[in-house]
Amino acid sequence: MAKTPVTRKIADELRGRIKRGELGPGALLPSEPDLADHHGVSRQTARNALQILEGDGLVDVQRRRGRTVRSHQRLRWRLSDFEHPDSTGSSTADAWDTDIADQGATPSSRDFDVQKINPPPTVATILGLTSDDECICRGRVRSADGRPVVLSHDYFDERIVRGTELADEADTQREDILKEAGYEQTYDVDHITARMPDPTEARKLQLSTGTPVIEHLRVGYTPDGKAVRVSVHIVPGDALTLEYVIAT
Amino acid sequence: MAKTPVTRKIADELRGRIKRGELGPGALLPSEPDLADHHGVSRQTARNALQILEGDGLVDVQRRRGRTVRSHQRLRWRLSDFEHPDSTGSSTADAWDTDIADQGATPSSRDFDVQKINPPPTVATILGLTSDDECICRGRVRSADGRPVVLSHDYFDERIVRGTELADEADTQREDILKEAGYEQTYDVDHITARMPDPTEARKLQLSTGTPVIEHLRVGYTPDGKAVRVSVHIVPGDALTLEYVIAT
DNA sequence: CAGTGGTCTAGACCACGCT
DNA sequence: GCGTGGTCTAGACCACTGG
Repeated sequence: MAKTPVTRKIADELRGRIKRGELGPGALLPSEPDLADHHGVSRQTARNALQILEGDGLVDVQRRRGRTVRSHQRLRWRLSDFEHPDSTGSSTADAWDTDIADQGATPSSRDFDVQKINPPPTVATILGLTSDDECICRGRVRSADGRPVVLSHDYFDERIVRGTELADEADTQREDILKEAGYEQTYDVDHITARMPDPTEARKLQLSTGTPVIEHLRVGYTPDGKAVRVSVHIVPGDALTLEYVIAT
Repeated sequence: MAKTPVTRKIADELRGRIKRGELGPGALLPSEPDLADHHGVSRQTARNALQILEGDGLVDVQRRRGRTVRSHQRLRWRLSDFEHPDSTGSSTADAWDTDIADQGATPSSRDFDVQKINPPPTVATILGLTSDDECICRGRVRSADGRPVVLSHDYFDERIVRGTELADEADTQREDILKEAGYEQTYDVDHITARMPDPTEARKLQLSTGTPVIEHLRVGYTPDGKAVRVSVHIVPGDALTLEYVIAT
């Protein structure tokens, strides 16, 4: 019956030792030659077994040291109740900062960037634009303890935010700019999916193999149901836990 | 400068053709020998390139046919506003069914199962139990169009639900059982992370390599902040989009 | 039944970074 | 320097399945 490949058997044995805690976070796995000798297989076979575990996100690879068991403690990111505090309260950016700081980590932000571009297909559909229209894209990378944990892009119809601070090439914390432009946001819809990162995302977020990302889309609507803002957040799956509080 | 491995170059070339739509969903990729010949490399190298794309969840493998470009259309799963309708409304299970049906898919459920077990560590911590306490675990697999899309487990403190329908080995649609037991749920907290599936999950959800899962934890609380219910949902990243509506 | 992917071997050379 | 992983080759046998 069990004609499972040797490579899988080796991988599963190691996986078991990791899950049972026999090999705790940070523990060193056998090297490729060691593993090969111990099981009487070629180095490639041992290597393939180890790479299965990499693909499953269970181990880190460090040159010269070998492979170690990955630890996964995640920071929390509150996405309801605290994301949009009342008018004069702290802004979104501040909320992020304080939320991360409350968890004992050091928040930072870099690569802030504002562009006028043609909207990507997904965004165009949501905002009711064509691929020839223009939109304002405000991007940034948010980090915790020096590690990038969110890749954010906010998209707006260029005709709506023209002349406002949102079209400026400068950061802003104010949340009521759209309202002043006559487009008050009254509710959001969040869309959450998981997928593997593309190479660009993997690089910007410093992801190792076997780490998926959460794609978090937040669409802001006016009272009459017009979408006026699309926020795209790419989050390493091993960095954050998204959190929603729901009254029932 | 560019000392990128041949294997990556080949993978990136194919990735580009996929992203540009040159190779649309369902399109057949070159076979391993073809790719090897065309690039003047060994079959293993061509194979490794193709497996990078598999790891990125971009292609499906079909025996004898070859590798095809994967298509990803996702169903929507509403997790707020509609998940907990008022008392006499439709139940959670029904809400799922109608929600999926509304999207033109056929919902089904199987492998319903009730067990009395020691709680897994995560659940034990949340419910305030030790690993020696007992809890009731109610599991099921939900499918759409025959494909499993949610692996669900509900956990309750055994002492709380003892004697209620929740401890019975039968399905139930009623939502107010906990309330009758004196533990009314008034709010939920959802925790969402992404990770690679373990082999058991991959099997039950029929996942191909390169498909991450969303781990969705919903914790139900009583008015005084006691956690009385933990729902764990494992969702293939390419099957569903979680959706939250948030009033601001 | 031909051609696909799945698996495995035995060997080679390289880049890198601790010791 | 030496052992780690990173890459690549040339060849082999197998299981499966669509044409």
